[in-house]
Amino acid sequence: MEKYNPASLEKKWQDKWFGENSFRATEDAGKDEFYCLEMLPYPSGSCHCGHLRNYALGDVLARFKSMNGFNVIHPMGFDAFGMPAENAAIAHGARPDQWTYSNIENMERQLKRMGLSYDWEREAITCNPDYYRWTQWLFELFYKRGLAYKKEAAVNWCDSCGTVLANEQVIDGKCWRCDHEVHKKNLAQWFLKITDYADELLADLDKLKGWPERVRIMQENWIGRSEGAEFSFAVENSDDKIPVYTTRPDTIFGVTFVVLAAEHPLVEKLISGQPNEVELRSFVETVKNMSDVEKTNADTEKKGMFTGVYAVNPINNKRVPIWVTNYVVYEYGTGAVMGVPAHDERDWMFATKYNLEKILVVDNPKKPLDINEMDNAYIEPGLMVNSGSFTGTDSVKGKRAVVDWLEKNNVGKRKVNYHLRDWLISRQRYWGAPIPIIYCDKCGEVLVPEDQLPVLLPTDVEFKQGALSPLSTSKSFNDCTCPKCGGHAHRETDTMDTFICSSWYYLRYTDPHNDHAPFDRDKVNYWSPVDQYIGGIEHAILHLLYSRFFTKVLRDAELLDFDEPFTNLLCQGMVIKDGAKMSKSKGNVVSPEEIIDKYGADTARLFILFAAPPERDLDWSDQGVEGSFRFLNRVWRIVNIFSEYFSDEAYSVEGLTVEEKNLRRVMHRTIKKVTEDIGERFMFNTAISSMMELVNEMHVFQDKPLNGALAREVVSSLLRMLAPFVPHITEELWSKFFDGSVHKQSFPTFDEAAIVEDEVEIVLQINGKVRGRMTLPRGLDREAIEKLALTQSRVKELTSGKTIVKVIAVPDKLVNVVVK
RNA sequence: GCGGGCGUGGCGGAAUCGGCAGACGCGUCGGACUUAGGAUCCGAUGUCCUCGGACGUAAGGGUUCAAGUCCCUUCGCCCGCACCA
Repeated sequence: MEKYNPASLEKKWQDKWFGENSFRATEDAGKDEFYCLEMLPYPSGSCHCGHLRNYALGDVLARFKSMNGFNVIHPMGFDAFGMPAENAAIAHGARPDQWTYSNIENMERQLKRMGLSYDWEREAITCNPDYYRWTQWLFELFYKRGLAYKKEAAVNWCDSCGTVLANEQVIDGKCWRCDHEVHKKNLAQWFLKITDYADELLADLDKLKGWPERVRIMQENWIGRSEGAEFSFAVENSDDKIPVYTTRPDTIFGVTFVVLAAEHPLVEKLISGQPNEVELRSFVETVKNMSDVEKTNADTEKKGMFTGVYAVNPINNKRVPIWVTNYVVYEYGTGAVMGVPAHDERDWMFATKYNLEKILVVDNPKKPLDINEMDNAYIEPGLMVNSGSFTGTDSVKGKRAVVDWLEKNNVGKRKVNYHLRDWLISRQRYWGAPIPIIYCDKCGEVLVPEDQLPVLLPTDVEFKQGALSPLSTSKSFNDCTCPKCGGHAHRETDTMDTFICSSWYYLRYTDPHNDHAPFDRDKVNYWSPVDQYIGGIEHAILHLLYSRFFTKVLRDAELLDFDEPFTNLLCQGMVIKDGAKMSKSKGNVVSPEEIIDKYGADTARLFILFAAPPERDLDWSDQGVEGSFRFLNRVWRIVNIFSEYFSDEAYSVEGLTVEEKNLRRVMHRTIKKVTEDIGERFMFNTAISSMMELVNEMHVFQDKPLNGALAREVVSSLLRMLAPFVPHITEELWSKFFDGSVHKQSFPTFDEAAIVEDEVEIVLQINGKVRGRMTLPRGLDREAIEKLALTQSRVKELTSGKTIVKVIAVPDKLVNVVVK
């Protein structure tokens, strides 16, 4: 028998598959399509184990669906713009495009070595002008629809990356990419109006039944919708007003102070001229200089100073002091808050510290409260008290009543607030898609005409860390003529956030070579939405939220006809080794290519699918890899042994020996298990373990005669079941003993009748403890098993002298005799 | 603090609807084959045991004929959000 030699046979089949593009997807209206997608990688240089896991999962599903008759599209590409390419340029003068394309070349080679069933003709590389031309075109579409605008704002700035960041890219006050502290900077920047879609993005989360609950909840929290009211306090002896936002209008009579964020525009006016102006100003400066992390941490001690000025509560004309504090978030709501110490924990702490008045306005209906005996705020709903004409109203109803009053008296209105902010998309970096805007002295902001797209990246630039956008150093790029008036103009020198590029790539795959539109509407509608998306949880908000936003805008622009881009989402766990995530700094990195060199891609794939269920973190084990390799050798050997028995004659089940019947039953059982584990449960690990059981069962016949037709049937089923997991070895063995490609065969089907055994073992329990077993024909009813169980000597022995209280019989499973 | 998840042998993990806990793999031990084995094949492997059994799914309690699974309390770990008014 020839030895199993993965290196040569894997190469052979890869050359064939990718040489003829075996996995080409073509539209076929007569077939159900299945869009299987894994998150596209950043071309960092080489694939890591997380990639291997992600893509192996997708590949099993794509191949499985294809064998089940679906018209599968399974594309791959590269999210190729971004900082690392530019950093390479800064560090050692590499050209970002050359650096990127050589990384892509290497990673494509590695992906092919993994035997992944991609249709490479559909590849999308986001830094190709053919691609970013349409990214720019989409920006213009957003602009024309009023969804892209430039404004000056305090934005997140990362010194280390030398660029601004979107809110979603700031994690714990630090840059998502380089982990450096982010600070605020006032700049004029481009934004996409994602907040216009906040309500729909929130509501449609309910449609995403195929998404993990935690991802939906994270998005829900991120959008952070809250309903309340906005109204204004008048500043005493002045025309100024202080608008505040509250979700508790029912507590409006309990306001005893108003608090402003240090950044609030009115602060300067209020404090100037106060006797303690110097002290106040110094406090305001201290708060302004606090880092965002410190400022937004609930544990930071609440501090404040009385400005010396009073405000007037519009509902009862009560005069309350205005304080400036460190605990109001300037960016949320109006940057000013009404202080209701009796019914808000933060206000309680603040009022206690500075000895401010507390007024109870919502009482506990079950147990009346006394403000002097409370030791924290009462935040539950209840009965309104001390609230003028609202006294006695249920506080939930009171919310509405108070807002009605505010609206009627023209001092306030209903207001919905979101945590979600507009998406800041400009980046002061080179390696991204240029924003297709021209600034003309006469005409102002002008879109680059569509027929002049793409706005190409220039090559005459200087790369410098922390400088302005490198594009501004290019004369050829900067100077241009105005498309409207033909006069002198200059270009926008910022590029777009790379998350824009990856917000629509899955749509481009459906029509990757289109040169008159980003994609054709019929094609995108045929293939999309993505039936199964697979990737890491780190994109729970960023990429997944942006992509949903894009899809909705493109639907409104009638470019496509669906609301949500990804019907089902699977978030795979991390790959761990020695108790920590694999990372260069920890020195616990395993390179997939190393494993492929040593054992072959099939072993690498099998191990990573077998070691843990997809969503759980996976512990890398070198010995576990050996085990997977051993299994494939066992398959190789037993299939070759079985092939000696092969015959084409049909067999009759009755004519089989007991052991042959058992093998046949295990085969059917395994097909059922594998079909359900892949198709319904995403439990690839148990699918593999059941196939291992089948292979173990086959070993009974390694030195025992076996019906040739059954041998053939078992091997055929096994190879077809294994094919999605280990495509090379199965293709090789299939080609030796059968016709065509194993990957073009249909997935084996099972016969439920072939799985059931004639006889079943029934567990005998006394008081719930297993005390024996009996073998009975299957399908007996309750009464029959119960009767039979009571005649068993073991049961008689253990129940003698005791009273049988009850007997529970579960057909084909167990009998439990309850005795006293 | 709020939200979500998890806790099962020496290890990774099974147990899908409340019905035999520990499938499958790793490791370990034993056997066969062999000049040899770190190859291959076969077998054993939760703990304790007086060999009858007893105990056992983070801890404690509850429901049930029956609980890893359902309910309550506690502990521990992981992830996300966090002064959002």
